[in-house]
Amino acid sequence: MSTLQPEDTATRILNSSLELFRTHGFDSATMRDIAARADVATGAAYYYYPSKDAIVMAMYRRACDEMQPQIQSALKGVSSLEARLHALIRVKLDYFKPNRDVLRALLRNGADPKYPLSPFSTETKEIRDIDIQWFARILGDCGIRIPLDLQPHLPEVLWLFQMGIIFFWITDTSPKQIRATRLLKLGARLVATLVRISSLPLMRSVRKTALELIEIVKGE
Amino acid sequence: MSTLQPEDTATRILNSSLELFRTHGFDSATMRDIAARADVATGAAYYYYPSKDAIVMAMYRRACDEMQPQIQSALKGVSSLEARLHALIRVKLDYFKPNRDVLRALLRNGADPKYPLSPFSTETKEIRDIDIQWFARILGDCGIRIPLDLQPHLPEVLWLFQMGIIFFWITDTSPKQIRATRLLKLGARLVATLVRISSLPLMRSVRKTALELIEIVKGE
DNA sequence: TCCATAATTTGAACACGTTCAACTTTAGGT
DNA sequence: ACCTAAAGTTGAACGTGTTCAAATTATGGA
Repeated sequence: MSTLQPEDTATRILNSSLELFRTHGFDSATMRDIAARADVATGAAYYYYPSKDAIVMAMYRRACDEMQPQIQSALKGVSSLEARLHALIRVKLDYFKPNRDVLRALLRNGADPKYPLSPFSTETKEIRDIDIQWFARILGDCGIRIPLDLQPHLPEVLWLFQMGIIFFWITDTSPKQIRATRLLKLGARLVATLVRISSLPLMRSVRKTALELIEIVKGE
Repeated sequence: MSTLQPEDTATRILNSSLELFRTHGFDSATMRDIAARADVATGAAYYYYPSKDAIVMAMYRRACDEMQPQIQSALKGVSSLEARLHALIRVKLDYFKPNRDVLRALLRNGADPKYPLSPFSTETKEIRDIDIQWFARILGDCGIRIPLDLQPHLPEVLWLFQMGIIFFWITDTSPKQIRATRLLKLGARLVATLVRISSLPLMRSVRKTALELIEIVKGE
């Protein structure tokens, strides 16, 4: 009862954008092309999306929604921290595989929180929080004792790790992104190891320093 | 025998750019403004610089040159790894203080090596190598025994650390960038500590994993 | 001195994202 | 049926970075 109905204009614009971004890349797909493909005038796109970036944002939101069940099932039956980290991030890479260029647009302005599309902006906070929740869940039942002082920060740190992997992935030109894949595998292992040894008495001093550093980065 | 001579066109364009970037910001300073201020037609700027970004690149190169002696003297009489790291990076932050906006333009496209202005691009390799040399020097005579396997990679890792600090600094909105300053101080301490403990037998496994990870990132 | 070639300079024109005043269609009350 | 206000749609126009054919100005050999 939906595919037969004509899509509403907003959705049509979003879909034609996605199509053109995929086939011609983000930069080559002009707003005029997008509007034309959606059978509307150029200005109409701006009635629904205040900017080209806003279209990307809408895609990002949709992506987040669509990935939730995929993440859920990817984590089913996986128990170690390393494996769960790997599975969680793998879902995202796989999801965005046909759309690396759109993701590139998303990360255009790097980490500048003042740029709305940045993964650190207030505009993307909602999505970011959903993401971070997953890392919290992963940590909660992985069987590793997390030092109490690290506990409130670790989910965000893992999220940051994920962003690093994704950054690397979108710019990875090796065949089938094999380098990014290997980085993810190793990175997950390293992170799991670090989390494990972080509660060692010998690590106390390093951990305290790292903790303080985290607090500075997060801003009081 | 230079300030009395009329600057050549290229330099005049570069200087008027710097001036306008400083006073109005990178985005608000249009190529038309820049050309007008340099008393040439719009197109002339493109005869000397193939793009607006190329102007930033030229500034970056100039900045690198001008900072060399400043770094040299900043390191004089400083011996511990922590203090030297701190001093080296501090020089750069101080140098760019009046020009944070220009740096922001430089890091616009984040870490994408395909974007010429990226600190990871082939176009900036020369500058990057000079930078990395300093980190190698710092490591060489800091009195800490560096594990042999880490030795060839550590300068680049420290350089990466520096880039992280700079990234944070350009987006830091706290008064006088106090947060970035604290981050630098703590980060330098943490890095120095990690380097020191990296040769501990207990750390062998973690170090090997980290090493492999570094090799993946650097690309065989 | 004069010419030819190269180096430099010009400004109109292009494509892009974006804005906006005007126009058309829809919704709902009478 | 009619009217009005809101919603939706239009396309020309703006400011931007950039391109380029044409015009102008050096340069150096005869």
